[in-house]
Amino acid sequence: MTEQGPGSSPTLRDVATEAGVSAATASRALNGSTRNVSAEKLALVLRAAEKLGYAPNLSAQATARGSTKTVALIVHDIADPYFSSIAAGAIEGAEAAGLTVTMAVTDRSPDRELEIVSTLRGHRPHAIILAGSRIGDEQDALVGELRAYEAAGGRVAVVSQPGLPYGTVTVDNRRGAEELATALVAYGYRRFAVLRGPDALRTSRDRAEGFVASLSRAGIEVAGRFVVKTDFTEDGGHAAMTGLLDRGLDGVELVFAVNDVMAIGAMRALRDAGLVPGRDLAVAGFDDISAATDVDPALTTVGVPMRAMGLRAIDLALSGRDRSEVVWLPTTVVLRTSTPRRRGEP
Amino acid sequence: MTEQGPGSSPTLRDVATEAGVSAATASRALNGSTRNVSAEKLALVLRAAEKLGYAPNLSAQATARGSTKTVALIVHDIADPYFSSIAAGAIEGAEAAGLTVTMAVTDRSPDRELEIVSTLRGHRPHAIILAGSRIGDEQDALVGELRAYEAAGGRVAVVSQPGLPYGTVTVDNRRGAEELATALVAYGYRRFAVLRGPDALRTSRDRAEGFVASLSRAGIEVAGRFVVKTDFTEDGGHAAMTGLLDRGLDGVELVFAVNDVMAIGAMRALRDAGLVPGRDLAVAGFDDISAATDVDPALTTVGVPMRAMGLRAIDLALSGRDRSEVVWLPTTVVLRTSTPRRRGEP
DNA sequence: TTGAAAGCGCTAACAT
DNA sequence: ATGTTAGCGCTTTCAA
Repeated sequence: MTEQGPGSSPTLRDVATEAGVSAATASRALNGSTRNVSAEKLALVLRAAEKLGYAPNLSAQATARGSTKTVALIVHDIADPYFSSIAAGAIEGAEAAGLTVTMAVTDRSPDRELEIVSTLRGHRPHAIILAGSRIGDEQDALVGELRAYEAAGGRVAVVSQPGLPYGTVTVDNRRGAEELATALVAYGYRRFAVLRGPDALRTSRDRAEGFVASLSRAGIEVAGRFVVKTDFTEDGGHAAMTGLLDRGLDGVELVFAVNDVMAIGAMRALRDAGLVPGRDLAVAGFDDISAATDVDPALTTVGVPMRAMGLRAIDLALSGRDRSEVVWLPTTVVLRTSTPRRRGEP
Repeated sequence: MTEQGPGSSPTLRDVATEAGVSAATASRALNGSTRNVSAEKLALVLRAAEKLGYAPNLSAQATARGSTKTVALIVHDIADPYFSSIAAGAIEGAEAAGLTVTMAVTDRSPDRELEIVSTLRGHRPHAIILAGSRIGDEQDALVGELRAYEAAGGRVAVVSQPGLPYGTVTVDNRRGAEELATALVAYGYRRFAVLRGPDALRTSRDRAEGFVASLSRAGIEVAGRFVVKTDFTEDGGHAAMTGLLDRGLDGVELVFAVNDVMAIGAMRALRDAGLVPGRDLAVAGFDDISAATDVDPALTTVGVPMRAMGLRAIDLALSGRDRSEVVWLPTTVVLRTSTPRRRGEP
C-alpha cells in the first residue's frame, strides 16, 4: 500500500515511475492510442495505476487537450418536475456519451442566466443546453455570450424555445393547445377560463393563444376577464384560481392552465373553496408531469415528452449537425377525469 | 471588434497583449490580488478583457491552482421530487459559495455509483455530496474510493445516510416514524399495514421499524403479511397496494408507506380499485414532498426538510470542520385529510 | 514502440 | 506595482 500524503493525488508521473516507463507511454496506455504500446508495458501501467488508485486529473487533461468532457445544463428551477424530467433525460444522454453534466439554475432571472452562461463558458464545456423558455427581450447579451462560446467551438442547444439561433428541440405548444381545445369542445364544453403565465414567457403565450384561437374558430369567445395572468408556478395557479372564484365564475365550465403545476394549484384552490374539481369545475393543464395522474381527479393535459427533450437536446448538441436545426417532438392530448364528458354530448 | 477564429478563445495572453501588460499583471487584475495592481492597469486589463469577450479557462486555472471551483452531487434519480429538492438546496448553497455543481445519477445502482465517484474524482471537485441512502453492503469499494479522494484533500458529505464515515446531514427517520405512529394511534387507528422499500435501504428500514416498534409499544402488532416489501417508487407503492387489496385488507384501517411517492402510488391503486383514500382506507407517507398537498385527500406525512438538507450538506462539506460530524435536522408530523380522525376518539 | 521535449492557459513565487 | 520565470498534470509532436 503506497500512502499518499494529504493534498496530493497520484499523478501520471507517479504511475509512470511505478511502472518503470515514461510519462508519455503511461499516457498512451491509459487512454488514447492504446495501439501503440506493447502489451507488457500496457499491463505494467494498468497495474501501477490500479495500485496507486490513480484517477487522471481531468482539468489538466482538458488544458492539454483543449477540450473537456462536460456539458452544461441550465434550467430555471430543478425542483420543478418539468425541468427535473428534462434534466433526467439530458443526464442520461450525456452519461451515455461519457460526459459529465454540470448544472446551474437561473431561478427564472435573465440576469442570473447571463451570469451563468458567462461563468460556464469558462468551463469550456462541450455543449451548453438551455432549458426553459427565455424571458423578456434582453436576449442580445445572452446571444452575444453564446456567440462567443460558439465561436470558440462550443455547441449550443435549446430546449423548448424556438427562435434562438441554435439547435432547438421543442414541441408545438400552440398546436397542442389547439388540439386540447378542440377535444374539450367535442366533450361539450363551451365556457372557458384561461390561467396563463407572464406575458414574456413564450411558452405560456403560445399555449394560451393557441387555446383561445382554436375556441374562437369554433365560435367560442373567452371573455378578457377570464384570461388571468399569474406566475408560472403552482402557487401562481392557486392564487389565480382563488381570484377567479372571488370575482365569480359566471358560468365558466372549464379552466385551462398553461401548465400542469398551475393546474394542480388551481385544483387545490378549488378544494380550498369547498368545490370539487372535475365536477364543479373542469380543469386542464399542459405537460403531463407525473403528478397529473396522482391528483384526483386525474388531470386532463397535453403530454410533452420532457425526458426525451432533454435526451434529444444532448444528441443535437453533440452531433455536429446543422446549427439551428429544430427538432419538433409530438404532443398528445390526454383526456382524464378532471374534464368529464358533458351530459347530452355524443 | 476583434474576431476570434473558431476553436479558439481569447487567452489571458491575448488580454495582456491587448492591454499592453504582462500576463501576470493581467492575471492579478482579473482575479486574486486586485490590491497589487494600479488603477490604470486594472482599467486597461478590464477593458481589454471586455473587448475580447474573455472568459478565463477554468480548467487551466484549476491545474495551475491545484483546486477547482466545483462540487459534485450524486443522486439516485433527479426526476424524483425528493432528490430534486435536495439538489435545489445543494445548488443554491454551492452557487452562493461561487461554486459550480456537477451532477450524476446512479439510477440506484451501487455499481454505477462507484463508477461515478471514480470518474468524479478526476474532476478534483472541492467536495462530493452523496445524496440518498446507499444500498447493500458493497460499501467497501465506495469507501475506498472516497478515502482516496479525501486523502487528496477532497471533502465528502452525505445526505440522509448516517453510518458512513463522513460529515452527514440527516433526519431521524426512526423517530419521525415513531411520532407519526403515535399521532395516528391517538387519532384512533388500531390496524395498520406498512409498505416498505428494499431491505438494504437504510432509510426504508429505519422508517418501517420505527413505525412498527412504536405501535408495538402501544400494544398494537402489525401482522407479517401486512408488511410488504416493494420498490421505493410510486410504481412500487401502487403494485404493493394492489397486491394487498387482492389478498384482502382484513380490517386494516391505515396503510403507511415509507415515503410519499409510494403513498401516492398506493392512493392511486386504491382509486383504481374504486376505493376512496382517506375514507375507505387511510394513507400516510413520509417526506412531505410538494405533491403531498396536491393529492386529494391531502397526504398525512412526516415532513423532511429536503432543500435544507442539500444546503446544509454543502455547508458541512465546505466548512473545514470535524469530519464525520452529523447534523440532525428535525422532522415534523403533518396530519392531513388522508388520515381523518376516527369516530369515537377524543 | 518508446522517450525527450515542448506546450496547453493559467498562477505564484521571486526579482526588480 | 510589475515583469520574469517556473511550474501545475497532461498530451502530443518529433526523433530515435
